[in-house]
Amino acid sequence: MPVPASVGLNVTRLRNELLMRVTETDGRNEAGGPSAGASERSLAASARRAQIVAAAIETLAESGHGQTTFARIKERAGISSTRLISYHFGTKGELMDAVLEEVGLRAQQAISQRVAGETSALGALTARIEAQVEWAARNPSSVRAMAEICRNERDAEGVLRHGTEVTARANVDALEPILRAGQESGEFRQFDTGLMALTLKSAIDAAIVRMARPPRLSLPQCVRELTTLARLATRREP
Amino acid sequence: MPVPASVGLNVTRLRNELLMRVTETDGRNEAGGPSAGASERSLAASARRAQIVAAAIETLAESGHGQTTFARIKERAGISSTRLISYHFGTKGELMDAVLEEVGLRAQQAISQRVAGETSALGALTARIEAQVEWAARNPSSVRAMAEICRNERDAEGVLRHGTEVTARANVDALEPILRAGQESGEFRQFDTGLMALTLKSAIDAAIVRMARPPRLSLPQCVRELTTLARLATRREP
Amino acid sequence: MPVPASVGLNVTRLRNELLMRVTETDGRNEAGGPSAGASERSLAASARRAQIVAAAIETLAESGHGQTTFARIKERAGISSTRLISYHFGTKGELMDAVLEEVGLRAQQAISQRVAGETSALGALTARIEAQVEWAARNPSSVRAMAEICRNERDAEGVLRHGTEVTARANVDALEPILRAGQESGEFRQFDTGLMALTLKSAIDAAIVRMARPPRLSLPQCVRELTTLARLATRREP
Amino acid sequence: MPVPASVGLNVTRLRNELLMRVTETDGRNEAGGPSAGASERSLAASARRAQIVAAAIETLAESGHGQTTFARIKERAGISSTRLISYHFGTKGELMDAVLEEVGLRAQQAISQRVAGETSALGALTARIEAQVEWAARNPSSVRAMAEICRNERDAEGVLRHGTEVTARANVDALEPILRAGQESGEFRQFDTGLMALTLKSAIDAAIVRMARPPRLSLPQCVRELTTLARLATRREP
DNA sequence: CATGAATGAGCGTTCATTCAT
DNA sequence: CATGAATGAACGCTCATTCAT
Repeated sequence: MPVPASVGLNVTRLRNELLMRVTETDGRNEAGGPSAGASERSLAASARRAQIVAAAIETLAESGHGQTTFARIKERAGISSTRLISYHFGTKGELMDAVLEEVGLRAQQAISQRVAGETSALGALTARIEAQVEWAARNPSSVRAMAEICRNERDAEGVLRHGTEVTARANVDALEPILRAGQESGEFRQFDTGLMALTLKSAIDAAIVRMARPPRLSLPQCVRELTTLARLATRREP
Repeated sequence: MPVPASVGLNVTRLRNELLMRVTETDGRNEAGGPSAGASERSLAASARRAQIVAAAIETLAESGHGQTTFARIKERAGISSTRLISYHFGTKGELMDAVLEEVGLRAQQAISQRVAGETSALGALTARIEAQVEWAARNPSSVRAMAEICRNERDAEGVLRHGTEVTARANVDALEPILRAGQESGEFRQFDTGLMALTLKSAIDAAIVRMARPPRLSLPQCVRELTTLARLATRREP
Repeated sequence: MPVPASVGLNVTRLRNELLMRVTETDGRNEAGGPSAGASERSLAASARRAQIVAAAIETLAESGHGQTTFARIKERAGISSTRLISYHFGTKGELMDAVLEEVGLRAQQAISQRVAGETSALGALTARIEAQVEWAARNPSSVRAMAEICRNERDAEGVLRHGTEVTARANVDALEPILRAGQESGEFRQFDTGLMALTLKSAIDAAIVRMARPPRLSLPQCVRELTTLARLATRREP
Repeated sequence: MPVPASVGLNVTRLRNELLMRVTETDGRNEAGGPSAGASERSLAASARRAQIVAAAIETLAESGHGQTTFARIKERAGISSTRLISYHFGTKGELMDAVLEEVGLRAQQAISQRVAGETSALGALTARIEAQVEWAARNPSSVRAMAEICRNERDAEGVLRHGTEVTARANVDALEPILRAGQESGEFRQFDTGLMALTLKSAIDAAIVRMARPPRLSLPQCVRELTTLARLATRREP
């Protein structure tokens, strides 16, 4: 059974959108910051940006979005002034976008290579669940930071700027085609693919929580429970 | 098969905890507000409190925790001064506690009566899922407000004051005994009850989202998908 | 050598002034309080007033004028609402006046009986120093409360309402005639009586501080040092 | 008779303490102000700080500690926003510390050079009294500001942060060694040096008050009265 | 005699951002 | 590339006081 090629994370698309947004807003960066897009950024500037993004991730994960202020990030990054942040990123929103891009990109790189080569729908589903839960388990700060941003970042009118989490959406987008393909090939039973994809995504998130709560579940145990659940919930009634 | 009596929502316990906390802190209500607990509150005061809590819920749901300021609540409640809020609730934290108590109480009243009388584990599970998803679907602001508080309210040291959502915890607490009873009676297969409870709870939340997203799923459809999934995921392998 | 009759503390005069002020302002006590002066106050009201004044004194002494709020006084007095304070005293300023009156009256009663019957200027001076330092040592809260009020209470224009402390003024007023009489009778040398009176008053206050600081000075030691100093500083050069 | 070298004002030590405190707390200057200690402050920043400190001194002297708010200081300094104050000083407490340091430093510079070269205990005592009373008479605002801070500034627990005035302590510390040296050399009689030092300090303060009160005492008169009093109170009985 | 409800003004502090070099 | 200086707006909270019974 052929699995659609579009199964990969769509982080690349998201990244391009973000870059375009950044480029668009460069015109109003009146305070005098770096004027170019990512491609023509100097080495030093890139390093500073990475340093600040890393500090932002840790702050978000530990203190939450509401407490993630320029002052706290400054402190954690060990830089001299909050001015450096607005210098490199313009506004807070753009910094948050940069965090999202960074995290999404790293997640994509880690996950995409794990899911190649599966031919059955169940195999693809299982591999993807495995890859996602493992990455999440190993990058809790990134997961938490992403969630904080997506659930709290709003535009001037008060609307959430990232309706659902970026990788969440990407992951759901990645899961749904697999589910649809499985239904078409007769491997899976009939169900609402959108809801099932959401549920599996939520189950993965729940597993992360479950692993941290006593009595702790080990990563392999967790993966086994999840893949079993996915198999039972999707397979054709015998 | 007898389902444990403790299946009911434990909101009562949570409420008592909150009340105790409120009572304990009465001593530091230095700004001069009503000093009594809920039991000895006057009619006018109760009405004002309800009015403010309602405004807080709407504000939380619409604008998020970060934008839920006394000023916004004041405006939405149509009261004359933010002082009225701190007069009746002391601090913002205590207002948030009051919101949580109010929402939890209303949810409990609505749900508990729906799940009585079920004798089989699957029946109890199905009834509870049905009741919870329906209540959530009909009280989206309350659900959203609760989530905003639980995910963002922190104490002075930066620790989340409500680790998991109150009804979330209550719901998970309510689901797990059913699952355990089902396993003991042989009605359910073996799985980690903690993770399964979390997953089902997450699936319910996902369903709320799914209903709001086009192409929309109707409430009955949603309930059917969820109960089917629960049945398949838990039943003994044939 | 006859000592002027006016040596006694003039607290009576101060009290009358305060009472007049209270009486004058009764007309604008719009919130509905007791309408009469001290003479026609009921027993219960007097008790309440005393209770509140006592709490105010303790609060002033412990926390200072800036932290002496109606809320704190309420707490310490164990009453139900700050409303009781404004009910009995009208404004904060009038409460402070009541504190001053109470403390001044008690001081006068304690001191005046100790200094009767002295015939020489040095005897009168010594007796008064003794009486004052002893009273202060035994009523530290009252001393402190009085100082807090006199140094910090201001009227609407920002002017201190009690230029020097009431008993301070009273004490200085009481000391100066003794000094003047001593100079006229030739018992004392020539000096500025105003400055000397102030200095002796300050020395008494300093002694209070000195007794509390290690290595502690006992009360009798303290009195001896002070009276010796007064004798040496005032006596006619041999 | 050799007077101990340590007679000089210990303002230097106090200044270092304050600087250390400032340096320690730099970490929590979260609002984004100048982060450096006094030594590495820019010219513009130093000027602004001086301007604000001067306005704070005048406000403290005129309106008292309780009325010394950022808004009042802003107005008197003629600056655009209260934010400028917290920008340069962080918190109100640190501004108060800066006032204390500034005043103490200026007092030290003015006084210390006046008391050098005295060889007898009485000479040193007289010179110091003269210098102190003159400085105080010429800097009434500074004296008053210092007193307001020391009597009213409290930490979070309500404890006075500057138990005795900085220069008061320094002055008392400066007086006591002179007194002790005079006793050891036989120049002075026996008395409690701690109490005598306190008393002389108090007498100096009293003199400031006396000069402002009609019938006014002139500065030279005042100095003469004080030095006479000190001589008579300390000299060996003939 | 006592209380409940309400209130406007003001507090110090923190926010992200902009204007200068 | 980096920094220093400045800023208006908003925050939660506390103040003494007044209007009702």
